[in-house]
Amino acid sequence: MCVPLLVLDPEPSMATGCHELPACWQTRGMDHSGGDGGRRAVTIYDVAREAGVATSTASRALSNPGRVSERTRRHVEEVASRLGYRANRLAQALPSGRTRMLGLVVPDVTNPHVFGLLRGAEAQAAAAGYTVVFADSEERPELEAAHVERLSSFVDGFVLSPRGDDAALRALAQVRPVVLFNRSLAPVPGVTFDFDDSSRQIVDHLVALGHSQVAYLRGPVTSWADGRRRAALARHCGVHGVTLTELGPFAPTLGSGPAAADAALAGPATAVVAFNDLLAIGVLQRLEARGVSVPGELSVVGGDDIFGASFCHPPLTTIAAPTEQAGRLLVDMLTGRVPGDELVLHAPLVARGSTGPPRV
Amino acid sequence: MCVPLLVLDPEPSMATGCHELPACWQTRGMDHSGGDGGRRAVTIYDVAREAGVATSTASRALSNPGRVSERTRRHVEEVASRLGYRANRLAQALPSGRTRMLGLVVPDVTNPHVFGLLRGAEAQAAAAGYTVVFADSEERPELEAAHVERLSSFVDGFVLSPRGDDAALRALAQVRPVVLFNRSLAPVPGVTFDFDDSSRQIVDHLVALGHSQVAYLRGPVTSWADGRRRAALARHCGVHGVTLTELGPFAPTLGSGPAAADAALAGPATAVVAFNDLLAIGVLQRLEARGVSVPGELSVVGGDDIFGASFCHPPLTTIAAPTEQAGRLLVDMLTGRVPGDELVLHAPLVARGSTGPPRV
DNA sequence: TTGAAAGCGCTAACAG
DNA sequence: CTGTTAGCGCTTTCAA
Repeated sequence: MCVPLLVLDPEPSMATGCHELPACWQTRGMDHSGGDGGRRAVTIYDVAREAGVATSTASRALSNPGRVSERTRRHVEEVASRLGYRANRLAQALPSGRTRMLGLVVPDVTNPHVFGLLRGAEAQAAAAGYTVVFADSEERPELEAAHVERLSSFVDGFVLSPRGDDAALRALAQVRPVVLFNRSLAPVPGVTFDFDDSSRQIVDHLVALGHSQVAYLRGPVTSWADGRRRAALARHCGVHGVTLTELGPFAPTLGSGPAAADAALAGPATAVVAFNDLLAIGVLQRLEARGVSVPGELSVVGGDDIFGASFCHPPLTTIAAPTEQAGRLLVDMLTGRVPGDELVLHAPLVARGSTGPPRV
Repeated sequence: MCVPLLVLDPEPSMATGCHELPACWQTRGMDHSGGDGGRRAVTIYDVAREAGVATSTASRALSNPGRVSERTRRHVEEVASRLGYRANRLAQALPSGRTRMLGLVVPDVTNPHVFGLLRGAEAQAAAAGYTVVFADSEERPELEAAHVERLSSFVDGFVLSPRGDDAALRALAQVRPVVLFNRSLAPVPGVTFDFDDSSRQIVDHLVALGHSQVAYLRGPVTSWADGRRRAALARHCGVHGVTLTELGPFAPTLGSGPAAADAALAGPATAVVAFNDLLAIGVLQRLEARGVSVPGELSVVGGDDIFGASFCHPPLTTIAAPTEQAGRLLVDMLTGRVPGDELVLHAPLVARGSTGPPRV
């Protein structure tokens, strides 16, 4: 029943650049329901004619009931469904320019860090009658800009977890209403986390355990959060007389773990703070492979409490940022439930097994 | 500098149902670039007038260069950029009905199982000059249908990881070109995995280790894959004289782990096969909490080799489905690089620490 | 309550 | 090479 097939070249073809949907799909304006094939899609004109009313009446009956008699409404609806009418949303949106859709562009949809953002934004958008579409900028500023550009006419606003530089973002914010996740850039509204306080919590925790040599594993230079964490960490380490070394930058992925771990082991640090959990878990894997005990020989701290942080080995001490709440608030700002402003959310430390006293 | 703020009610408001973007955002047709505020967006008519050419010439200069003199093209482009012209994609797409966007609807964007699908689809789409937008159906058939309905005019086709029933899906496939991930439903094209063979590999593996009592932890009843796995597992267990018990159905989430683990422990099984890795990892966590040793007292097998399967504790034995390849192929089908058909991909077993000989 | 007609912004014949 | 003129499908004044 299931016959494994050969697989056609799996590499993305860069050859032609642009393809068209094949002939069998060339069904714009076509009636897919079979029948005598090749008919054009049914429009509101067809419905109106068939129902014996004006198009304006048909339009009202379908999308503005109450401004038309009950009898007419019923009749038009009956005809519409009999004909299999579906409104063309493109045409529908053209006059008003509004689609009730929101665009959410993140640097990496597959980074569990953004899960809360996706969920929160979607929930709140649904509650406000909006639909959310996601796009992935793959950590590339140009792709982020391209997505905003391509989607701009199709959505009423954007939630961005931005990678572009300040100027680029300000430009994007001209195109459409924009709110920012994890980036402060007045006057564009946004939600950020209290990095200063979470860094303080980390340093306090490590100092309490007896550490005095800490390394920070840097994230992408395009990350605003990375800059904030570095600065805050440096300040609080200074307060406690803790030596802070900076390593990296590293890509914020599992795959960077080995390089980051090796760099940390080459130095004097007894504890490392990673830009994010992905990097931290990658470090953990490398340390296990090299037979380095955690937290005995090295304590490890993450940055965003992602899926996996609680069940990796050992479970990761990290910062639990309320990303879902951030997602909800961002959509609230976009839809006007909350004044578009600069919101800072508190993010608590979650101590787990990856941190402990240094073995002397 | 960072002032933690109070947080406004975080619950989604169900009250009004529909909000409008606030007045400050009511910028359709507005020029965001400041200036004397309240101007309408610049259209191609403005560009044409300012450049002293016909709109058709302006249009050609901008989107069909080569059918216009170099001098004119340059001039029009200069004027367009000076005026800050941006094409209205809605209007642009209306005549042709084509947007070069593809919709990808999955039951749960935050399930790592779909990561490969997202990545593969996006890569191949980009190579073919398409943009992918994602939507989340939250495992709900109605929401899946609603998304297809809302997006249908905005995309040229859909990749669906479907939850709706056969009839519903056939109906969706009428609306727009559709290809299916992990679901066989002729004549709608799709890519599935060879469940029969992967189930055989699982049973062979467990039999080789000495197991003769196996439990299957079921997934959602709406999942086609669940049905296939159950049937295949039953067949291969039969061949080897292994007793197979079915438990569930369970939601395919970490959170269902405890219930599933407890159910398994209540029976005679020495090995459990979970619908997916999320469920399997949840089971692992519960077993650890209850002090049950894995694989000594119970072997655990997952289903899709998600992010986390390799670093949970113990690492999970599972099936490594080539989801990224599936994503690429699905987009190829949609864009016509590959004939729209039924493709079945081979999915190998990855044996890790969660399976071993039963302790007698 | 309903109808006629004017756009929304852009592209694509069809002439010139 | 460029201008004129119809639409694409729908909503929405403005009258009746």
